[in-house]
Amino acid sequence: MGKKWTPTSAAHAVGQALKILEGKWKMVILFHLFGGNMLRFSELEKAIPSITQKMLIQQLRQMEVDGVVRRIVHHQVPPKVEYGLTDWGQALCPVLDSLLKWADLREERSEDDA
Amino acid sequence: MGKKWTPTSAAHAVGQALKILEGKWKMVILFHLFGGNMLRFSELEKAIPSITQKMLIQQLRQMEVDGVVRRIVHHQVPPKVEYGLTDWGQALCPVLDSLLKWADLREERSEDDA
DNA sequence: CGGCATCCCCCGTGATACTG
DNA sequence: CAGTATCACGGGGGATGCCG
Repeated sequence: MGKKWTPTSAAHAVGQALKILEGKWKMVILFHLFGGNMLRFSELEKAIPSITQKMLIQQLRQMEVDGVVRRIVHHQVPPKVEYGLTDWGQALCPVLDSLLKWADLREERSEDDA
Repeated sequence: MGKKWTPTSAAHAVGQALKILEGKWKMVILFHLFGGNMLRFSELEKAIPSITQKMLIQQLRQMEVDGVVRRIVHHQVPPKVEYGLTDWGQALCPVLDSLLKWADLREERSEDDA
Protein backbone atom coordinates (compact mmCIF):
# COMPACT_ATOMS: atom_id res chain seq x y z
CA MET A 1 0.00 0.00 0.00
CA GLY A 2 1.06 3.60 -0.48
CA LYS A 3 1.43 6.43 1.97
CA LYS A 4 -1.39 8.54 3.41
CA TRP A 5 -1.10 11.95 1.79
CA THR A 6 -2.86 15.01 3.10
CA PRO A 7 -3.34 17.79 0.53
CA THR A 8 -0.58 19.72 2.25
CA SER A 9 1.95 16.91 2.50
CA ALA A 10 1.35 15.71 -1.06
CA ALA A 11 1.69 19.27 -2.32
CA HIS A 12 4.93 19.62 -0.42
CA ALA A 13 6.35 16.39 -1.85
CA VAL A 14 5.42 17.30 -5.42
CA GLY A 15 6.71 20.81 -4.86
CA GLN A 16 10.09 19.42 -3.82
CA ALA A 17 10.19 17.32 -6.99
CA LEU A 18 9.25 20.33 -9.10
CA LYS A 19 12.03 22.42 -7.59
CA ILE A 20 14.50 19.97 -9.10
CA LEU A 21 13.01 20.68 -12.54
CA GLU A 22 12.64 24.44 -12.19
CA GLY A 23 15.09 26.85 -13.68
CA LYS A 24 15.13 28.39 -17.10
CA TRP A 25 17.45 25.80 -18.68
CA LYS A 26 16.87 22.52 -16.88
CA MET A 27 14.43 21.10 -19.41
CA VAL A 28 16.48 21.82 -22.49
CA ILE A 29 19.56 20.33 -20.84
CA LEU A 30 17.59 17.29 -19.69
CA PHE A 31 16.11 16.59 -23.09
CA HIS A 32 19.52 16.79 -24.70
CA LEU A 33 20.73 14.13 -22.26
CA PHE A 34 17.72 11.83 -22.57
CA GLY A 35 19.35 10.34 -25.64
CA GLY A 36 21.48 8.29 -23.29
CA ASN A 37 24.91 9.37 -24.46
CA MET A 38 27.29 11.47 -22.40
CA LEU A 39 27.90 14.99 -23.69
CA ARG A 40 30.89 17.23 -23.17
CA PHE A 41 30.49 20.68 -21.67
CA SER A 42 31.34 22.27 -25.01
CA GLU A 43 28.88 20.00 -26.81
CA LEU A 44 26.09 21.18 -24.55
CA GLU A 45 27.14 24.76 -25.18
CA LYS A 46 26.93 24.14 -28.90
CA ALA A 47 23.57 22.40 -28.58
CA ILE A 48 22.14 25.29 -26.56
CA PRO A 49 23.62 28.39 -28.22
CA SER A 50 21.70 30.96 -26.19
CA ILE A 51 22.84 29.71 -22.77
CA THR A 52 25.77 31.35 -21.00
CA GLN A 53 28.59 29.32 -19.48
CA LYS A 54 27.57 30.47 -16.04
CA MET A 55 24.01 29.25 -16.38
CA LEU A 56 25.05 25.99 -18.01
CA ILE A 57 27.45 25.05 -15.25
CA GLN A 58 25.09 26.32 -12.56
CA GLN A 59 22.14 24.24 -13.71
CA LEU A 60 24.32 21.18 -14.32
CA ARG A 61 25.75 21.45 -10.82
CA GLN A 62 22.34 21.75 -9.21
CA MET A 63 21.07 18.71 -11.06
CA GLU A 64 24.21 16.82 -10.09
CA VAL A 65 23.64 17.64 -6.42
CA ASP A 66 20.00 16.63 -6.83
CA GLY A 67 21.09 13.28 -8.22
CA VAL A 68 19.66 13.72 -11.70
CA VAL A 69 22.91 14.33 -13.59
CA ARG A 70 26.27 12.59 -13.26
CA ARG A 71 29.56 14.22 -14.11
CA ILE A 72 32.64 12.35 -15.29
CA VAL A 73 36.04 14.05 -15.43
CA HIS A 74 38.71 12.65 -17.72
CA HIS A 75 42.06 13.80 -16.38
CA GLN A 76 43.94 14.69 -19.52
CA VAL A 77 45.10 17.69 -21.51
CA PRO A 78 43.13 19.37 -22.81
CA PRO A 79 40.53 18.77 -20.05
CA LYS A 80 37.50 16.64 -20.89
CA VAL A 81 34.34 16.53 -18.79
CA GLU A 82 31.26 14.61 -19.74
CA TYR A 83 27.71 14.90 -18.44
CA GLY A 84 24.97 12.30 -18.49
CA LEU A 85 21.90 11.19 -16.59
CA THR A 86 21.76 8.99 -13.52
CA ASP A 87 19.31 6.09 -13.53
CA TRP A 88 16.98 8.25 -11.48
CA GLY A 89 17.39 11.09 -13.95
CA GLN A 90 16.61 8.78 -16.86
CA ALA A 91 13.47 7.72 -14.99
CA LEU A 92 12.23 11.27 -15.46
CA CYS A 93 11.67 10.64 -19.18
CA PRO A 94 8.30 8.85 -18.93
CA VAL A 95 7.17 11.31 -16.26
CA LEU A 96 7.85 14.30 -18.49
CA ASP A 97 6.22 12.40 -21.33
CA SER A 98 3.00 12.22 -19.32
CA LEU A 99 3.26 15.96 -18.74
CA LEU A 100 3.62 16.40 -22.49
CA LYS A 101 0.52 14.31 -23.08
CA TRP A 102 -1.37 16.41 -20.53
CA ALA A 103 -0.35 19.58 -22.35
CA ASP A 104 -1.62 18.02 -25.60
CA LEU A 105 -5.05 17.48 -24.05
CA ARG A 106 -5.42 21.25 -23.93
CA GLU A 107 -4.63 21.65 -27.62
CA GLU A 108 -7.22 19.04 -28.52
CA ARG A 109 -9.91 21.03 -26.73
CA SER A 110 -8.73 24.21 -28.44
CA GLU A 111 -9.09 22.52 -31.83
CA ASP A 112 -12.67 21.59 -30.94
CA ASP A 113 -13.48 25.27 -30.59
CA ALA A 114 -12.36 25.99 -34.16
CA MET B 1 1.56 8.18 -34.10
CA GLY B 2 2.82 11.11 -32.05
CA LYS B 3 4.71 14.21 -33.03
CA LYS B 4 8.42 14.41 -33.86
CA TRP B 5 10.08 16.15 -30.95
CA THR B 6 13.55 17.60 -31.11
CA PRO B 7 15.25 18.00 -27.73
CA THR B 8 14.67 21.74 -27.99
CA SER B 9 11.00 21.62 -28.99
CA ALA B 10 10.13 18.96 -26.44
CA ALA B 11 11.92 20.92 -23.73
CA HIS B 12 9.98 24.00 -24.73
CA ALA B 13 6.64 22.21 -24.62
CA VAL B 14 7.33 20.69 -21.20
CA GLY B 15 8.66 24.02 -20.00
CA GLN B 16 5.40 25.69 -20.95
CA ALA B 17 3.49 23.05 -19.02
CA LEU B 18 5.75 23.50 -16.00
CA LYS B 19 5.22 27.26 -16.01
CA ILE B 20 1.55 26.59 -15.31
CA LEU B 21 2.56 24.66 -12.18
CA GLU B 22 5.24 27.04 -10.96
CA GLY B 23 4.63 29.49 -8.19
CA LYS B 24 5.02 29.01 -4.50
CA TRP B 25 1.41 28.11 -3.80
CA LYS B 26 0.06 26.40 -6.92
CA MET B 27 0.61 22.85 -5.68
CA VAL B 28 -0.99 23.28 -2.29
CA ILE B 29 -4.00 24.97 -3.90
CA LEU B 30 -4.23 22.27 -6.54
CA PHE B 31 -4.11 19.41 -4.06
CA HIS B 32 -6.84 20.99 -1.98
CA LEU B 33 -9.03 21.10 -5.10
CA PHE B 34 -8.24 17.56 -6.31
CA GLY B 35 -10.92 16.32 -3.94
CA GLY B 36 -13.47 17.33 -6.57
CA ASN B 37 -15.56 19.70 -4.48
CA MET B 38 -15.73 23.44 -5.03
CA LEU B 39 -14.18 25.54 -2.28
CA ARG B 40 -14.93 29.11 -1.30
CA PHE B 41 -12.22 31.73 -1.21
CA SER B 42 -12.39 31.84 2.57
CA GLU B 43 -12.25 28.05 2.81
CA LEU B 44 -9.02 28.05 0.84
CA GLU B 45 -7.67 30.75 3.11
CA LYS B 46 -8.50 28.61 6.12
CA ALA B 47 -7.00 25.50 4.54
CA ILE B 48 -3.75 27.35 3.74
CA PRO B 49 -3.21 29.56 6.79
CA SER B 50 0.21 30.90 5.77
CA ILE B 51 -0.90 32.30 2.41
CA THR B 52 -1.81 35.95 2.03
CA GLN B 53 -4.99 37.07 0.30
CA LYS B 54 -2.93 38.67 -2.44
CA MET B 55 -1.04 35.50 -3.27
CA LEU B 56 -4.13 33.30 -3.06
CA ILE B 57 -6.11 35.41 -5.51
CA GLN B 58 -3.08 35.90 -7.75
CA GLN B 59 -2.33 32.20 -8.10
CA LEU B 60 -6.01 31.34 -8.52
CA ARG B 61 -6.38 33.93 -11.28
CA GLN B 62 -3.32 32.66 -13.13
CA MET B 63 -4.57 29.09 -13.01
CA GLU B 64 -7.99 30.27 -14.16
CA VAL B 65 -6.44 32.00 -17.17
CA ASP B 66 -4.37 28.87 -17.84
CA GLY B 67 -7.56 26.79 -17.86
CA VAL B 68 -6.75 24.70 -14.81
CA VAL B 69 -9.13 26.33 -12.34
CA ARG B 70 -12.73 27.45 -12.81
CA ARG B 71 -14.37 30.21 -10.83
CA ILE B 72 -18.06 30.46 -10.07
CA VAL B 73 -19.59 33.64 -8.67
CA HIS B 74 -22.86 33.46 -6.75
CA HIS B 75 -24.42 36.92 -6.89
CA GLN B 76 -25.72 37.38 -3.38
CA VAL B 77 -24.97 39.22 -0.17
CA PRO B 78 -22.64 38.46 1.36
CA PRO B 79 -20.63 37.59 -1.76
CA LYS B 80 -19.91 33.93 -2.45
CA VAL B 81 -17.27 32.73 -4.90
CA GLU B 82 -16.31 29.12 -5.38
CA TYR B 83 -13.22 27.63 -6.99
CA GLY B 84 -12.79 24.20 -8.51
CA LEU B 85 -10.84 22.38 -11.22
CA THR B 86 -11.63 22.18 -14.89
CA ASP B 87 -11.60 18.74 -16.52
CA TRP B 88 -8.14 19.55 -17.79
CA GLY B 89 -7.05 20.57 -14.33
CA GLN B 90 -8.39 17.36 -12.85
CA ALA B 91 -6.37 15.47 -15.48
CA LEU B 92 -3.27 16.80 -13.75
CA CYS B 93 -3.86 14.46 -10.80
CA PRO B 94 -2.41 11.27 -12.35
CA VAL B 95 0.44 13.28 -13.85
CA LEU B 96 1.47 14.68 -10.48
CA ASP B 97 1.03 11.22 -9.04
CA SER B 98 3.67 9.92 -11.44
CA LEU B 99 5.93 12.73 -10.30
CA LEU B 100 5.32 11.64 -6.74
CA LYS B 101 6.25 8.07 -7.61
CA TRP B 102 9.42 9.32 -9.28
CA ALA B 103 10.36 11.21 -6.14
CA ASP B 104 9.80 8.04 -4.13
CA LEU B 105 12.31 6.18 -6.30
CA ARG B 106 14.99 8.44 -4.87
CA GLU B 107 14.03 7.64 -1.28
CA GLU B 108 14.22 3.93 -2.01
CA ARG B 109 17.80 4.30 -3.19
CA SER B 110 18.62 6.39 -0.10
CA GLU B 111 17.29 3.61 2.12
CA ASP B 112 19.61 1.16 0.37
CA ASP B 113 22.56 3.21 1.53
CA ALA B 114 21.60 2.81 5.19
C1' DC C 1 38.73 23.26 -22.46
C1' DG C 2 36.04 23.97 -18.63
C1' DG C 3 35.21 26.55 -15.53
C1' DC C 4 34.80 30.75 -11.42
C1' DA C 5 34.05 35.78 -9.70
C1' DT C 6 31.76 40.05 -9.96
C1' DC C 7 28.29 43.36 -10.87
C1' DC C 8 23.57 44.47 -12.10
C1' DC C 9 18.69 44.14 -13.09
C1' DC C 10 14.16 42.39 -12.98
C1' DC C 11 10.33 39.94 -11.16
C1' DG C 12 8.07 36.89 -7.88
C1' DT C 13 6.82 37.19 -3.29
C1' DG C 14 5.44 39.37 1.10
C1' DA C 15 3.40 43.04 4.53
C1' DT C 16 0.11 46.19 5.10
C1' DA C 17 -3.84 49.04 4.40
C1' DC C 18 -8.06 49.94 1.95
C1' DT C 19 -12.86 48.79 -0.73
C1' DG C 20 -17.55 47.16 -2.99
C1' DC D 1 -16.82 37.97 2.07
C1' DA D 2 -13.81 38.60 -1.51
C1' DG D 3 -11.08 41.01 -3.20
C1' DT D 4 -7.48 45.68 -4.75
C1' DA D 5 -3.48 48.95 -4.12
C1' DT D 6 1.04 50.19 -2.81
C1' DC D 7 5.68 49.62 -1.17
C1' DA D 8 9.76 46.89 -0.24
C1' DC D 9 12.94 43.06 -0.54
C1' DG D 10 15.62 38.84 -2.06
C1' DG D 11 17.13 35.87 -5.36
C1' DG D 12 17.21 33.97 -10.08
C1' DG D 13 19.18 35.09 -14.19
C1' DG D 14 22.34 37.75 -17.63
C1' DA D 15 26.90 40.15 -19.19
C1' DT D 16 31.54 40.32 -18.81
C1' DG D 17 36.25 39.25 -17.55
C1' DC D 18 39.79 36.16 -15.43
C1' DC D 19 41.94 31.38 -14.16
C1' DG D 20 44.25 26.23 -14.12
